Amino acid sequence: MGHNGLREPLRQLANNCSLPAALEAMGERWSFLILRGSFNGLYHFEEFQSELGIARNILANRLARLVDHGILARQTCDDDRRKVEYRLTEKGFALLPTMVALRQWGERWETGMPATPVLVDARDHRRIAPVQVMSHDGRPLTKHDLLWSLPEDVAGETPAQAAE
Amino acid sequence: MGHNGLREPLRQLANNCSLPAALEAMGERWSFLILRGSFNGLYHFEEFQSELGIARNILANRLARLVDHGILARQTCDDDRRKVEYRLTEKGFALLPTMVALRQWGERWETGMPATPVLVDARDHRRIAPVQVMSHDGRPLTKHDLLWSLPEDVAGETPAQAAE
DNA sequence: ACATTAGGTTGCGAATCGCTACTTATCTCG
DNA sequence: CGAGATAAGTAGCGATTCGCAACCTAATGT
Repeated sequence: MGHNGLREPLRQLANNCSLPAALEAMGERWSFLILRGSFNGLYHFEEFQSELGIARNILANRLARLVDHGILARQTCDDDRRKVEYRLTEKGFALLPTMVALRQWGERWETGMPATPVLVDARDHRRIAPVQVMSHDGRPLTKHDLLWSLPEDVAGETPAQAAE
Repeated sequence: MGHNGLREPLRQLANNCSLPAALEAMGERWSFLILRGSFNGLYHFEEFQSELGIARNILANRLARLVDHGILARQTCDDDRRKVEYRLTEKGFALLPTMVALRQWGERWETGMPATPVLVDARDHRRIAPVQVMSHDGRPLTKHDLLWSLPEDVAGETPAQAAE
């Protein structure tokens, strides 16, 4: 009957999933590109505007939204109080794997070539690995290796861990 | 001066980046939730509609878009020619790391709790690891370990490899 | 043959997008 | 100090997209 190992009990898709919550914060147009700008050292409104070519009102709206969600922190510069700095918070930095995964997918399946410049390991200047889904002990997993499970059926955890 | 190791030469943000290309395919409202439905075994228009509560015209538009981008394949059922099956292509499956990374981020930073059900390794029923950016030899990397580099400066590759 | 189901399409009001122009606060330079 | 220039927005407004409900068409069940 075509069961593929990834089937989750229906009627629970909409509820109990954090994907809608994540998209609430990051799902709008320009949000990911603004985030990418932040990862690349853009700090100021005018930098984002000229670099991304986004309309000013939309940019203002998105920056405010990202600040509201705690992804960027807004601080006026001390040395020039006209300027405002938008910097990634820890929560914002935590989106790095998502962003890299999306970018790598685009490279592989849309543009067909690695974007320049390339993201490398600072230690040995080698390309980073493709972002993968891994088991707890570091084995790469494909869709055939994955199952949806209820928290109480997860191995290697106490009930307290499962609830946290 | 606050250089964080992730600065990419400016003026190249908009060009030469596959993130806009990826977002062209997946950046619209509902696209990720439809993808998630596909990963969870939803195949038919009415399933997506009732499960996600999305408007019918928007759903039709998004499914067509995902098919156009080769993320879903559309095929009318043989046994009931009213029905249409939307199934993930290889390209669509390749979005799994992105989707898992986004979901995990939402769990950690938005909902604050693991969504039920939980994605586990089928072999040992243990939770999958957090999706991370890794070096070529499997070390986890943080933002401090990363640099942007031109293709010709990437170590461990011939020029031919760099160009491909 | 008649009703039902699956997968859409159409119409239309509401919200969002994007462009341009304007505003306000701050800094620089003479 | 006063005259620009600059940074970060805001306001107006037409164009696009969203979302709800109703309708349509082909295939199926009874």
